[in-house]
Amino acid sequence: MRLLLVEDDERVAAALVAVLGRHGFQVRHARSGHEALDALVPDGNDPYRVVLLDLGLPDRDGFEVCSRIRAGSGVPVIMVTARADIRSRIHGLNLGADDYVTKPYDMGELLARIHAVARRGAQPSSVAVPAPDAVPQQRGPLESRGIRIDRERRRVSVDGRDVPLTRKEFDLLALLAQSPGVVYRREQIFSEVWRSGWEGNGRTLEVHIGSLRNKLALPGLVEAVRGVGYRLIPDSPASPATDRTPASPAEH
Amino acid sequence: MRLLLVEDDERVAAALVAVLGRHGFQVRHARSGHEALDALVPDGNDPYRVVLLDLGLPDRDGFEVCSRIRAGSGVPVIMVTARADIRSRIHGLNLGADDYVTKPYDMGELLARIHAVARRGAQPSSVAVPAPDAVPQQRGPLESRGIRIDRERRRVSVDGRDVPLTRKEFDLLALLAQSPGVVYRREQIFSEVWRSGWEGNGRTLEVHIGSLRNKLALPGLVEAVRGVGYRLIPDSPASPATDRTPASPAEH
DNA sequence: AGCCGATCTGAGCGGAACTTGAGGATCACG
DNA sequence: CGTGATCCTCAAGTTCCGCTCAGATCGGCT
Repeated sequence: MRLLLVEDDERVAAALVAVLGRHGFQVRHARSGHEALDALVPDGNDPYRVVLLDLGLPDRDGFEVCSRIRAGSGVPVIMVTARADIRSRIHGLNLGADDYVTKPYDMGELLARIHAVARRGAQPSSVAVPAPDAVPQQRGPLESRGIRIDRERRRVSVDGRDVPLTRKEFDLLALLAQSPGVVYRREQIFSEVWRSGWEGNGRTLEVHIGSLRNKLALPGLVEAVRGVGYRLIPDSPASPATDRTPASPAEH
Repeated sequence: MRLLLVEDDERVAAALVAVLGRHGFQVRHARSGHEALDALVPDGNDPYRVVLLDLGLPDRDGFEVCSRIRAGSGVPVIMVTARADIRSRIHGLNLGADDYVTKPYDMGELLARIHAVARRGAQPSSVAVPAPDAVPQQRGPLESRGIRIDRERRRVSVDGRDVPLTRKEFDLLALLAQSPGVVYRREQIFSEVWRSGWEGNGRTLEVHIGSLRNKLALPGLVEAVRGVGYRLIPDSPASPATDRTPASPAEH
C-alpha cells in the first residue's frame, strides 16, 4: 500500500517512514508541497492510497498544497499539524482534507486514522479527475456471482458453502473482486498482495491463481489476460467491451 | 441529505436535530442501537449519507452497534463520545468508524467532519445488504459458547466455573470477543491491548494466547489466522446471511 | 528486602504456506 | 501451420509462522 508523506522535518519524516514501513506501507517522502504535487502525477505506478500532509511548512502553504491536491486528484488527505485552533481545523477540512490530526498525536491513533481513510478509498468525488487507476474500494461484504467475500472475517463462501482460503489466495481474490471486470496488471497485484517491491520471478502468481480457481470451483471466473494480468468476470456481463482495462492501451 | 442520529439523550438530540436541520440535513433520530439498525434497512427511500453515533449509551454498547452497522452496510459512521482515551479511539476507528469526535466538540468542526465523510460517501452499492435481524443484538455481558465475560467485574466463567485470568489475558479475550468471527490483526491487537505503537518483538502475543487457551480449555475457540492475527470462533452463526439463496439444493 | 505472580524473550520444533522448476497445453501472430 | 511466448499443472524444495517450553525480567505486595 503506497503512502505519500509530505514533511519538511527530516527527523520526523525518518521516524514516520520507519514506523509506517513496519506497518506495511510503502512510503514516498516529499519534502515540499511542490515535490508532493509532482509525486501525485499519475505515472503508471500504483496510485497513492493516502497522503499524510504536514502543515509545519511555511505557514499557510500547507492549505494551499491540500487544495491543489484536491483539485487534481481524489486521493484521501490527512492533515497533520501543530495548529490546533478550531479555525484551522475547519478550514483544513473544508478544503477537502479527509481528516485533521493535531500534534502531539498518538502513533496508534494516527495509524488507525490512516487505515480509516484508506479503506474508504479514493473515489473521484465531484470533479472529473484524471485518476484512471483509482480503485473504488468498496466496504462491507463483497458479493457477486454467488461468491461472498467477508473481509473482516476473512471468509469466503460460494453458494453458501464455506471455502477456506490461505492468506495469499484470499488477498488475491479480495483484490480482484474489488472491481470485477477490471484487469489487474501483474506488478499491481504483486505490490498489493505481496508487500514491498518484489517481482515474482518464478511461477508464483500463476500457482496461487491456480489453487484459487481449484478451491472456488467456478470455471471461467478468474480470467487470465495474456501479457497483462488477471481479472474476475462479473455476473451481469453489461457489455464488458474487454477493453475496460485501467491500463492505458498505449503502454506496452 | 439524510442523516441518521443515534443518541439516547433527548436534550442533546433535540439540539443537534435543530442545528443539523438548519444546515440542510434531513435528520432521523434513533434512540437506541436497535432502532438505528432498523432504520438502516433499505426501504426504498434515499439511503442515509452519514450516521452520527453517540456512544453515551450503556457503556460499551456503542461499539457493538458500530460493528453491526459496518457488517451490513458501507454507510459512513462518525462516533461522537465523551470517551477520550486512546484505547477507545483506536478501537472505534478499527471497528470501521470513519471518524471519532470527542465531547465537548465544536459544532463547526463537527459539521466540517460530517461534510468530509459525506463527501466521500459510500456508493449505495448494488451489493445486497444482509438483513440486520440476522445478527442478534447482544447486550450486557458478552456470552457465547458457554463463556461469560463480565467486563465491569473483569470476570470470566466457562460453563459456570470461574476462570481467573490475568490482565493481558482478559483484555485479549475481551477484545476478541467483541466481535466473534472477525479476525483481529496482530498490530491491531497490540495497539489496543498493549500501549499504542508497541511492537511485539518476541513471542509475547503467542504466549498470552497460549495461556488463554489453556485456562479456557475450549479447544478450537481461539483460532490463529496465519500471517494475519487471531479470532474467536462463534458457536453457531457461521454464515447465516447466505441462506438467502432460494434455489441451489444441488447437493450437500 | 524478599516473595511471587505476571510479563517478556529466545531457541527449537513442526507444519502450513509459499516458491521454484520443468514439462505440457494454449494462445497470438505471421 | 509453425513458432515463440505465455499460461497451467504437478511435484518437489524452502521459508515462514505459530506453538511450546524454559528461563529472565518486571512490578506489586507484605
